[in-house]
Amino acid sequence: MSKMKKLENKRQTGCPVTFGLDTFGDKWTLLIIREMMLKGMKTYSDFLAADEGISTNILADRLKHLENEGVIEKARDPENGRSFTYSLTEKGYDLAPILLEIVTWSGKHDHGPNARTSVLKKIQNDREGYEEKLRSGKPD
Amino acid sequence: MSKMKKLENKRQTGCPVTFGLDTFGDKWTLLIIREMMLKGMKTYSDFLAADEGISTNILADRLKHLENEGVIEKARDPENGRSFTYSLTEKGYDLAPILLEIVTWSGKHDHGPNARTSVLKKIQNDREGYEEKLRSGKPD
DNA sequence: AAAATTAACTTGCGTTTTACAAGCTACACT
DNA sequence: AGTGTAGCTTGTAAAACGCAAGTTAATTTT
Repeated sequence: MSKMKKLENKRQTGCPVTFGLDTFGDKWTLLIIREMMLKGMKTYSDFLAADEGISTNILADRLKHLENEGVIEKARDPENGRSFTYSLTEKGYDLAPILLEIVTWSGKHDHGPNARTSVLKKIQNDREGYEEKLRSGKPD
Repeated sequence: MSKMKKLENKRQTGCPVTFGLDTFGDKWTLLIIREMMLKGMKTYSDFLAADEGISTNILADRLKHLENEGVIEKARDPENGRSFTYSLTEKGYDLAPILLEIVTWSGKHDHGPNARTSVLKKIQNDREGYEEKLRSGKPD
């Protein structure tokens, strides 16, 4: 009775922006999506090892949330009996345009010295092709 | 010394997704942007009156953050001496594609009874024209 | 000119969420 | 049987949030 607040918290205002944010409008959530969509990461420990250092309880919570929302799916890892794989559903892959627009925005506005542009270049070079490649599950 | 954590918290990983989320990756932040960009709202009390019911201290904090990030600008209201207007900078208007992709995503995936589609229709009807209209500052 | 009103916050405080560390459990390999 | 690995759960202190009330400055009303 203590957890699972997110789901009950769904603000049913009918606003599409609110609807989206209630699903993925959380820093960690979109970073998990990034790991999966752009970097092809699949396992719990993959996500834990991400640059930003998400804490383990938050990760567990967000994965559960995304699964409940139908954005990702959990399955046993066929190649490693003690592991699970998380993968994006169609609903999850449909977030690609949002992610790519964020990358584009940052490409324009991040003037820091270590801003990375590899994904941006792929978008600029062949956006449709890149998005298809993402949906294929093999970003690189 | 108690506030202003957000700014110091900027995770300089160089990742564009992280960069974006550190600027606007917060539920309330994007809702404020929505009020400004899609609804033409301009004042503190406008934002306070938004459907979702943001609390006043959080609103003040987010406005300050967005101003510091150069996404919005604050100015005296020429029509009301005791009011201020907040408006989007170019950096702020550049968030339009992200917002529109969120609306598009929700349009596809929100099957609730009171999902609103007015903005979605405008996007589907004439996306470029609509985006220009948003940038003009007069969404309706 | 004084009093009331409005707009934009700020402050205090109890509750919730987060971060960090440690512990636990199921499976697998040896 | 013992050790290691993957995926969590639990405990707890710190941070963020939500709500109500208070403050300040610029009108408007009386």
